[in-house]
Amino acid sequence: MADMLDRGTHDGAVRFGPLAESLGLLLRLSQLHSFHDFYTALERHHVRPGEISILMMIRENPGIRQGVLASALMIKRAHMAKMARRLEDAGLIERSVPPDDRRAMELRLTAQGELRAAEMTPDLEAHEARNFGGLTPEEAATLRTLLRKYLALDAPKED
Amino acid sequence: MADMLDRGTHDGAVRFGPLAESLGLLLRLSQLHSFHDFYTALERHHVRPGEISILMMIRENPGIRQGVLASALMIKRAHMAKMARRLEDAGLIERSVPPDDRRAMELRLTAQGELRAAEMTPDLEAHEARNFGGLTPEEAATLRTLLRKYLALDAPKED
DNA sequence: CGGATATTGTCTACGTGGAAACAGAATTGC
DNA sequence: GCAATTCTGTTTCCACGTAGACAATATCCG
Repeated sequence: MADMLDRGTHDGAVRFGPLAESLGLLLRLSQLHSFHDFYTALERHHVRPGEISILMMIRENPGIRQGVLASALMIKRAHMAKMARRLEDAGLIERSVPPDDRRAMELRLTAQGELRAAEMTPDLEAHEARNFGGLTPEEAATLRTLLRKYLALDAPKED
Repeated sequence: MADMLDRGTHDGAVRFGPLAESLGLLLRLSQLHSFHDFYTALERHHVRPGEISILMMIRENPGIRQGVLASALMIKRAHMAKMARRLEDAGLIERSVPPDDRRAMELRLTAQGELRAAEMTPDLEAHEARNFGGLTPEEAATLRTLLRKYLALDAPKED
C-alpha cells in the first residue's frame, strides 16, 4: 500500500473538497443512503416507496385533498394525481368528490388500504430503528430534530 | 398564497403522525427543500444540478475515473456515462483513456470547464450561507457534522 | 347576473435516474 | 497461449417526477 497520494483510484479515497461542506449534497447523499435501505426493507409489501408515505399520510389525515397532500409531501399535483389513481386502481384508497367543492378530490383508505398500512407499520418501525447509519441513537434523535427545524415542521397542531 | 413552508395551508394542519419521526422522510423532504433553493440559485449558469457536483468533484480530483466518481456521488455508472458524455459535448470536461487500462475513462476539466466552475463557486457559497432554513448557523454546522457521520464520510474506510 | 381570475385535478412531453444486457479490455486459471 | 471470469463504460428500456397546458369548478368584481 502506497502513501495517501494516489487518491482517486478507489472509492473511499475521493476528495470532496468544498462539497463536503455543502448541506445540499450531504442531504442528497444521505437521502440516497437511507432510501436504499428503506426500499430493501419494504419491497416485499409490493408498494412503491413513494406510495408508502401517501398511504401513511392518508391514514393520519382521512379525507385529505390531493393538492394538500402533494404540497405536504413536496411533490407536484401532476405526480400525485398519477399515484392516487394507481392506489385507487390497486384498491388501497378511495377517492371522492366533496359536495362543497366539486373540483377537489378527497382521499381515504379502503379496508384493504388500512390492512396494508397496518402490515407495513412494523417494518417501517424496524427500519427506523436500524437506520442510524454511523450515528448513535442519541445523535439520530438530534438529527431528526434538526431536520424538522430545518423544514419548519415542528408545529404539531392538534384539532 | 403560501410562500413559506406551511404544509397546513388550510384550516386544519396536516398531521405527519409517526412519519414525523421517519428519518428517511425527513431526509427526503429536506433534500427537496434544499434542492429547490439550490436550483433557483444556480439556474442562470445553464448547468443542470446533477452536473454541478460532477464539475466540482472533477475539479477536486482531476483524472478521476467515471466509475469512481459515480460511486462517490452514489449514482450508477450508466447515468454517469450519460452526464459525462453531455459535459464533454458541452466542452466542459475532457475524457481520456489512460494507457494502463484502456477500459477506463479519466475525467478532467477543460479551460472552459474551469471557468464555469469558478463562475459558479460564489453562487454555491452564497447558497450555502443562505441555506440554513429555520436553523441557526451553529445548528446547521451540527447538522452537517451529523450527516457526514451518518454517511461515514469523515472516517476513512478501509477494506 | 356575467365576465375575469384563481384554483383543482388531469394530461402530455420531457428530464432524471436505475436495471439489465452488452462489448471491449484486463485478469485469472488451465 | 487460450478460455473463463471480472471489471469498465455504454446502450436500451423503463420507472419516477416535473413543467406546462388544459378543462372544469369556484371565487371575485363590475
